[in-house]
Amino acid sequence: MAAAPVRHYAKRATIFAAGEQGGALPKLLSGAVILYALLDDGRRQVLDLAGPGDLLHFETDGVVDHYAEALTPCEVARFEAGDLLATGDGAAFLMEQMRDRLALERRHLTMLSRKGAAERLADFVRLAADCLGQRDGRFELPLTRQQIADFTGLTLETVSRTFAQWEREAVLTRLAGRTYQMSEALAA
Amino acid sequence: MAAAPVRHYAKRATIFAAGEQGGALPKLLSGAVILYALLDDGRRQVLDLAGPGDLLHFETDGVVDHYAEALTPCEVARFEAGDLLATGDGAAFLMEQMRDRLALERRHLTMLSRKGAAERLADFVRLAADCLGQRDGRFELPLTRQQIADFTGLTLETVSRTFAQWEREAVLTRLAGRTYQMSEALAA
DNA sequence: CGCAGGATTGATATTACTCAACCGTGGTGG
DNA sequence: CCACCACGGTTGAGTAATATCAATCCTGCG
Repeated sequence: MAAAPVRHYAKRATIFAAGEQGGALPKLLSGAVILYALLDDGRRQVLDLAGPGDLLHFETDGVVDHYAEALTPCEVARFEAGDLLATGDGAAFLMEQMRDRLALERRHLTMLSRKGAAERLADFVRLAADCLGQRDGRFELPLTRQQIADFTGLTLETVSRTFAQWEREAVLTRLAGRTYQMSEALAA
Repeated sequence: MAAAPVRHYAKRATIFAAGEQGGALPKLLSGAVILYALLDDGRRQVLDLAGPGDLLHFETDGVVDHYAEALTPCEVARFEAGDLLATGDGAAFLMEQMRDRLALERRHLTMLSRKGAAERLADFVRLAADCLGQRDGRFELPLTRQQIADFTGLTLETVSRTFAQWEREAVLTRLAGRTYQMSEALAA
């Protein structure tokens, strides 16, 4: 892949905002990013989480329609879409990225359609663990309760209560800070 | 675009099923299609609606992970992904298709995160009207209540009740069969 | 004309939302 | 170094909404 300028972002920094011109495609090299949209009614809808290797949007010509914020310190490189599409390899890479993203959105979608709060959050935990990287069911969750609520379509109180119950039942254990260990039951 | 064999499907026919090999990409030439996944718990999650011009999946090498069923009689042409990626125009077309699909999934996602049933269904009606084609707020809805429920994450009873209330309030009018007219209020 | 699948409607139970108070912790300034 | 403050998180009580269960009604089609 062609050399590309690398930018660093601090935790909580905005990587790009809705309304900005697309152009070069931002690829996340390290760190974790949250993608969200601001709704007309003021609500914040989390669209996706991104981990190392993910492209953060696919707008070559148009205007980006969502926000990207660093959950952890991040490195981002920008690639010209033209360069990518020019080579067979680049085009294939781009297509694979979009296909993966689409699959992830569908997983998110399926999660949102689950009726119960517990089921929804279980799906979310698995999804987040996959996105943000896990080892043996141990993973970091650099999201606030509100962000989790905006991801799952629940309220922060319901998120809090469900997590509390899981800790009581030892389905989920907080090891330290924001690092959690999920049990076999959840990993399924 | 290269010539491609065209297949016809009757209403309710399965165009492809999850588990089939991807390969040539199916493009819908006419008609309407519903894309859905079967969940482990037996539930059916509607992922998307597709109208003329849409590609029904993007699996070139792997295995398709969802089902496509004809809502109306359909014509489908299959295009070799290799041929598309080989030309700049083809690759650009493919990318635009995927970007559009992604945007649609995100709209769906946003809809699912709305709390109230009425808001969700209002979003759905607008989305369906856009996908399936509308003129002056008049559109066809070739979906059963159950399919609408599977799309919106509600129960078919709630869908039925909400539609009934809208008809009482003249927010939505059934002109004939499955043709509806939405009022200004909904179109917003 | 009769049948079958979808749709409607009603009564009730369950669930998550809302409102509100309180707790803990990390960070900052005296 | 400690005290305080602010923000995120927790917990509780009551309410509103939708899911559930169940009976009945259409409607298109054979």
